[in-house]
Amino acid sequence: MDGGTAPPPAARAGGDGSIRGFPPDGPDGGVRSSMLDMELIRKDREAVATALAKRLDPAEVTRALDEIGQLDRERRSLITEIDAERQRRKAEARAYAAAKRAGTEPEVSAPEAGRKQVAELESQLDEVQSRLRDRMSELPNLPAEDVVPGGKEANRVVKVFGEPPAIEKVRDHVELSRALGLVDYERGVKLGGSGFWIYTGTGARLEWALVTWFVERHLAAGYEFLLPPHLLLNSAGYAAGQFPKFYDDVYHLDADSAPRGQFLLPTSETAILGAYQDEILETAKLPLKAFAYTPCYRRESAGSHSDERGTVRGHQFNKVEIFQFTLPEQADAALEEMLAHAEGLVEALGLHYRRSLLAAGDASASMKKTLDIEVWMPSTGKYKEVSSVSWAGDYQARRAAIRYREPGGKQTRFVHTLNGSALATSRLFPAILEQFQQPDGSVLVPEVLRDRVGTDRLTPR
RNA sequence: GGAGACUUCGCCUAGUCUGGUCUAUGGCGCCGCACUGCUAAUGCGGUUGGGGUCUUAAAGCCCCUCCCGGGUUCGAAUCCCGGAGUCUCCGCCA
Repeated sequence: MDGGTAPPPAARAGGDGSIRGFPPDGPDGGVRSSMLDMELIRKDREAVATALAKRLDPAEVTRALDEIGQLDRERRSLITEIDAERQRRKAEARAYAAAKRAGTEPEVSAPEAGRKQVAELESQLDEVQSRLRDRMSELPNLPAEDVVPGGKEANRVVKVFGEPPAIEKVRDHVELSRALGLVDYERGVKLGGSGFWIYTGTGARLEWALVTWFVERHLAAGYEFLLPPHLLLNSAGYAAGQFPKFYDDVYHLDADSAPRGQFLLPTSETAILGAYQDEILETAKLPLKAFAYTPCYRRESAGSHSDERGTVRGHQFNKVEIFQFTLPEQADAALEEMLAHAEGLVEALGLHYRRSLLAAGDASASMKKTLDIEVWMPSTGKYKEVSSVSWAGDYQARRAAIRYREPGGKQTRFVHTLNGSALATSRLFPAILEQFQQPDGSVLVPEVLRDRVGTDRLTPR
């Protein structure tokens, strides 16, 4: 693993700045070439520019779109030239065969030159396409209409559930988990280094209770259960929109152990989406609902915040992810359903939380719209994200080439994808400890988990 | 890790030895039409995916696509080289 130390730029690749293993199938002017709809950029550049300006500096948007427009024109003109030359050579080969059959002496005009010319044009095209793809893949998704520009400060709280519990003397989750013997931070560091911990004893049971209870609830809601590989090919990272931007935020295998480029998944969203790469989904089966449990591996920048102690931000945490592939017109309803489903979990646990609609700059670049579910942490007086539910529109589907066939028609279209954590336990676990702590130092176990944890109350041992 | 077989348009499959009417065969599925109280069955037709071009749009036309990349050739699903994957057998290891 080359991810443990400072990010060596050379590790990005084969030395030329490209990333190992991508694109998976060589140069491609086809279905994968666009992340945003090139057609839309050509036809309604203004709309694209306006939407992008919510996330990027307008001058930068203009520059990027100018360059993309130019590359797009070059690309198409090269294709026209190449096609014409190929057509000429194909006709010649057919004439040759016909002449031979007729017994006449076939004629060929400068085969070497023709081949060379096509090869030359093709290498120009490769060059243009790879530049176009680079520029395109740097563009974020177009934010939805109701998503406002700006960063964190522009996020809007749109819903609040419950209220902060009245606790006389608040103890924080690190103190509580230590006192109750739930997490062994020191031995975790001894094993994995800084940023790792071990759930121990009842703590492990509580953690596992959360995961298995989530699984049960998702099954009941009609999601298909997936346990995917944790090590994924780089192409899957591209499809999900994590690469190239977040390439350095995940752990990579070195070139010896993984010549094609593999990384440890930072979220199982990447795996669920990647599982359906290049497929045309059966329209009747949409929306296709799936969920996956995996640990999530993230490098996270070094350094610590007082409100991110304990399990709140580590290099490995457990998360169950729900995901839907839908028809475009099903996306709104799916987003609502997923939000309600994720929030239903937090509510059943009895935790106070709020829902925020993220501003364009604070949401993940692949998403049109993101809503965070944030749970109350009494020790810091802040809300911490336990779930992020997002609608990607067709952005991820384009990158991953996941389509459906228009009913009755022959055309294929890109599906919409939505994903949401349901939930990340590493934030939920501390919230449970803090919100349900009792004056005597014990912690009440949420009712829905009691059977699985084997007790109603966590007490110092 | 070793040896062999294999990878064709959603799925199955013909074609590969012997390069050219392969501009890819047939079946299943799917779509449309016909017939029939309904369904089923039957008949006829359509159905790889992508890019370019033209167009209000559709149709049309052109190019690419027989696992991927390269080579030979006037011409490659077919021949050669490299890679990926699947299966069978052997070895090794939880």
